[in-house]
Amino acid sequence: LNSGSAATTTNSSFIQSAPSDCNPPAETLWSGLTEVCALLNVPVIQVASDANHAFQHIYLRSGQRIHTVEQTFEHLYLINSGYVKTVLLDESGSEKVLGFPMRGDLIGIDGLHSRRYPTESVALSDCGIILIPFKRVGWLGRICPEFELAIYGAMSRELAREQAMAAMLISLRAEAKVGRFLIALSERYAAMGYSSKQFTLQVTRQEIGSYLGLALESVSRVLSELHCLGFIAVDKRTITILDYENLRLR
Amino acid sequence: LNSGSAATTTNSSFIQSAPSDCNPPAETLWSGLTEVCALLNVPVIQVASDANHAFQHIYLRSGQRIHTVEQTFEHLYLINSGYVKTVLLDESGSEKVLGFPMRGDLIGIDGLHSRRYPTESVALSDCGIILIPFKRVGWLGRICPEFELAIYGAMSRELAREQAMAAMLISLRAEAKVGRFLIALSERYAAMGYSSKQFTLQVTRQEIGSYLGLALESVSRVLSELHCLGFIAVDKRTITILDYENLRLR
DNA sequence: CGGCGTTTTGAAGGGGATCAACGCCTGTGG
DNA sequence: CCACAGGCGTTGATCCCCTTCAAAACGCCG
Repeated sequence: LNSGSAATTTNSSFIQSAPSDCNPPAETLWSGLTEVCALLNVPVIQVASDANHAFQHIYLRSGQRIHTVEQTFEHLYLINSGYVKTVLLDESGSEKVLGFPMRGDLIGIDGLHSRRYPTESVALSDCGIILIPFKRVGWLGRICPEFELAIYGAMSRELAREQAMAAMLISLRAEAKVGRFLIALSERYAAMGYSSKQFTLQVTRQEIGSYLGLALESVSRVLSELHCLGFIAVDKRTITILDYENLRLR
Repeated sequence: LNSGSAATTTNSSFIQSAPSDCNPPAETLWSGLTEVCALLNVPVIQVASDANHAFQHIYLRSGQRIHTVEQTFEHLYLINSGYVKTVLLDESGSEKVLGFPMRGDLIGIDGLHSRRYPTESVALSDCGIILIPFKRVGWLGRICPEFELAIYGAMSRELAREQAMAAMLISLRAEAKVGRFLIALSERYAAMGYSSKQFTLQVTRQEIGSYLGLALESVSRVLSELHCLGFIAVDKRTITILDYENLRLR
């Protein structure tokens, strides 16, 4: 499972290892359909059978890879805790950030079609990930139609979100890009039950810039500018949203 | 079925009508699973049952809408013939082109999650579309696992393509955007069995620009420039690719 | 303390948007 | 038949937003 990995990042990154090698939570947890459906934000259905505890948890340290480019597609990964970035490596080897999935997001779908992941997902913090072996998805779908719908729904949600982001990123100015990025983050934190007013970025200006199609200096400049305008407060990587409406209208 | 439609485009656009109202091919065609799987580019499996001829065809004239924003999600649409644009309408009412799906592409997936389509798909030419009622997808998946895989595969393909396009569109210069757009078109035409060297754009410069995140003038300028460099020939909307390699390297 | 990665801020340059004018083609109506 | 209008495409001139290059402050960890 994921034995080969290119350690080309600047900061410390480790080969993903079997769960038993991870010290912090050494014991392996298992989740059932009910928990998985809840995470996917889909009507929870009690399944009669012994399909509970069918999904293995793995734990990753910050910097470890969930899956790498060209790795054989095998699982879908459902994020239970922690923060992740998904990147695409272009021909010159530099990485373009595609998104920052977090709790409740399903990643790895893009590898199904070609049976290999075209992207790479890296843990930005310690992470708890639920493995969903794709081979079992069809089988589970037959047992539990609600699960099938949950998977379809998650894929649809991902596609719609990707489309909306792409549209926004292409047509907006730098100020607006950063503004909407912060608002989107705020809403995601709110949906997870955290504060929507204040949160901590898990990423560098460089990574935000790569995601938004901006130079890291531009990200820094826009954050300073929004701070001067009184729309946000910036303290290192902690952002406080002070004027939601004006931020949205940028 | 799709009775309401906002006729706000500048050129003639019509309300989508029932197939029986369409004069050119007045008779309704039906496709079976085999044909649908072939279109989806998935290993074709002969299904034993009477599930053949389970999918209705509809025909649209150029300018008609396949589905509109906010319309209740009901079908997936598989393009059998013709050209389509999918657009997102922003708050100001102006449209942002998300893609140009064509034969073999599955559209409408993005409406599943919220049960309403967030986007609008417009026929750019006369089109033949196969309706796939989503209610029947789960049922068919149980009858024919290959069909289920085909749907999953199509969704995955769509997501991966969307990701790759978004990454490219954000980080490249105008020249490179147009170059890659033409190459992508060329490959799609090749996959459909048409010439990859010469083809006709079904879209205006305006629509290309919206898709690529460029002003229509920039699209025109780049096309002229690529023409001067001898990489392509441009005659109105007919493009001939003369130097594939140099075009790719832009 | 000293090195490194991150972040901030400044100055200069370029690429694309914007505004504007003109040619081309199609469809329309006198 | 021809004039005219309107959409589409091309090309030019100007401006400005963002990138790039550069330097320095900051925080972190050895």
